[in-house]
Amino acid sequence: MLQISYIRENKEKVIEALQKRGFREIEKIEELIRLDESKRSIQSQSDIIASQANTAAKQVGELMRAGKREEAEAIKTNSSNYKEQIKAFAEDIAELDQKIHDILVIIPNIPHESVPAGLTAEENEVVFQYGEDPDLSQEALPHWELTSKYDIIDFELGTKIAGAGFPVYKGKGAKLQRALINFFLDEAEKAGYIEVQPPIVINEASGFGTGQLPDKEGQMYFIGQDNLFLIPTAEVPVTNIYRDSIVKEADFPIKHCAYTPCFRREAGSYGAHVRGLNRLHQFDKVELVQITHPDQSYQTLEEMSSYVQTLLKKLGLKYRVLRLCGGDMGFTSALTYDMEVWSAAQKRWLEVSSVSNFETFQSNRLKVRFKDENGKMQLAHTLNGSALALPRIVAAILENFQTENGVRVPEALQAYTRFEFID
RNA sequence: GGAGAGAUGCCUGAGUGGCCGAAAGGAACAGUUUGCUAAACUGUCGUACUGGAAACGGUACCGAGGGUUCGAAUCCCUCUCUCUCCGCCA
Repeated sequence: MLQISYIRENKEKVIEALQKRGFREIEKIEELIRLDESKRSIQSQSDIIASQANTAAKQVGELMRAGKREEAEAIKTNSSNYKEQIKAFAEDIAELDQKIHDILVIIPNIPHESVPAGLTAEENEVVFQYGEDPDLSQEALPHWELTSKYDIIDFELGTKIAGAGFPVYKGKGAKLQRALINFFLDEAEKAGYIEVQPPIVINEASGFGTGQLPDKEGQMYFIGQDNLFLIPTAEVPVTNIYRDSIVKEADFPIKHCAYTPCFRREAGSYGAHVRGLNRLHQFDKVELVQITHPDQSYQTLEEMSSYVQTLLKKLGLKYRVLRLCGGDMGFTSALTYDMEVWSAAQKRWLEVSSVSNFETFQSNRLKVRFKDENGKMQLAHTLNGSALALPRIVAAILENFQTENGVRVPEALQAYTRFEFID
C-alpha cells in the first residue's frame, strides 16, 4: 500500500508510474487526493473544537478544586454541545477514511525505473541466459510420462484422495522431493539465511499485510470455520513475523528461509499447459525473505537473484532470468526477476522462482519500521524470492536428465538422495 | 469444550474520575570519569496526524469498538486476544 503522503506529494510521478503498469483507474488518484484534502480540513476543524472542550474541562476541574461551584456549573452547561460537534466530525472523518482506504488498497506498487514498459509476458526482458540444451533423443518423454514409467508420482491417486492437482509422490519420487528440500535449506543456511518453520495457515491480518487480501482471497483455500487461509507461499507467514514491529537498524539485513507446502486454488487455469507438475494446487517450496534498510534493498535484490541462479547452476539446469515488465509484475512488487528453467521434452520455459523487491509497499501495511540515524521512524524494505519451487524443478530434472537407463540425478543432489538414477 | 484471570510505552511494571502521554526500573542513545572493558554519574528517550522557516504548539492513541461524564488508562456494555486450572488429545 502506498503512503497517502507520498501520493499527495508526488502525484504526477505516481500517475506516470501506474500507467507503466497498465493500471486502469488513474482517475482514482485525483479522487484520493480530494478525499484526503477534505479529511484533513475536517480533522483540523475538529481539533479546534476538541481543544476548546479540553480547555473547558480543565477549567471545571480547577474551579471545583477551588470550591467555586457556580462558575464550574456555568462552564459545564456551556460545554455540553462540544461532544456532539466532535462526534459529527468524527463520523465524517470515518466515512472519508473508509473511502480513502478503499482506494489505497486497489493501487498497486510503483514500478522501479528499470522496469520495462509493457503489459504482457511477451514484453518481459530477458536479462540473462545460461546453460546448454540437453541432447535428448527423439523418444524423449515429457515428465508426466516419466513419472508413471518409473512410478514416482501418481496424479490419479492424488485425485482420488483430494482432487486434481494434489499428486502423491512415491518411492524415489518422494525421496527426490525430500532431497531437494534439504539441499535448498542447507544452501540457504550457508548463504546466511536463518531457517524458520512458520504456520501454514494465516489469519486475515497476515494476508492483508503482505498484500494477498483484500482482492486475492479467491486464490487461497479458506478454512471458514476458523477464519484461516492456507498459505499460498511462505512469504506470508515469514514476512508477517515482523508485522507491527520496530527492528533495529543494526539487525539489517534480516534474512530468513523457510520450507513449507504451498496451496493455490488456481481457479480457472486448466488446459494442456498445466499438465503434470506444471501447475498444482499443493506444492513444496523453499522461500527466502529479507528485510533491509531502504538504501540496501536493490543491492539485496541482485544478491538474491544471483543466489537463486547458483542453485540452478548447481543442479545443472539451463535457465534464463527475466525482468518483468510493468504489466506482468505482481500487485505488490516494485521490481521482479523471474527465473525460468528449460524443460527439454516439453520444450518450454518453466518459472521456478520469482524474486521481488516490495520497497515499502508491504512494510507500510505491516508497519515494519526502524529508527534511522536521525532518530526518525522509517519503513523498512521487504523482499522475497523462491529458492526454489519444487515441482517444475522436478519436471526439468526428469526431462532434461532422462537416459535409456533412467533419470540421472544431478550430482549436487546425490548426497541427499543417496541414489544416482531414478529407474 | 467448562471455570477463572488479564491486556498500559522497546521491555518489566505502577496507576480506580481532573494535577496522567502516563510513576519507577531496565534497555537504548549522548556526555563525564577511565589505559581498555566494566562500573558509576548526568542528560535524552512514544507514535501518528496537523500548524509553523524554526523555536514551539494543537489533536488523537493505555487490546478493538461503543456508552456514561464538563472531563475516562481509570466507571459501564460488546468484541478480540492472551494466560491459568479442569476435560480431551498427537
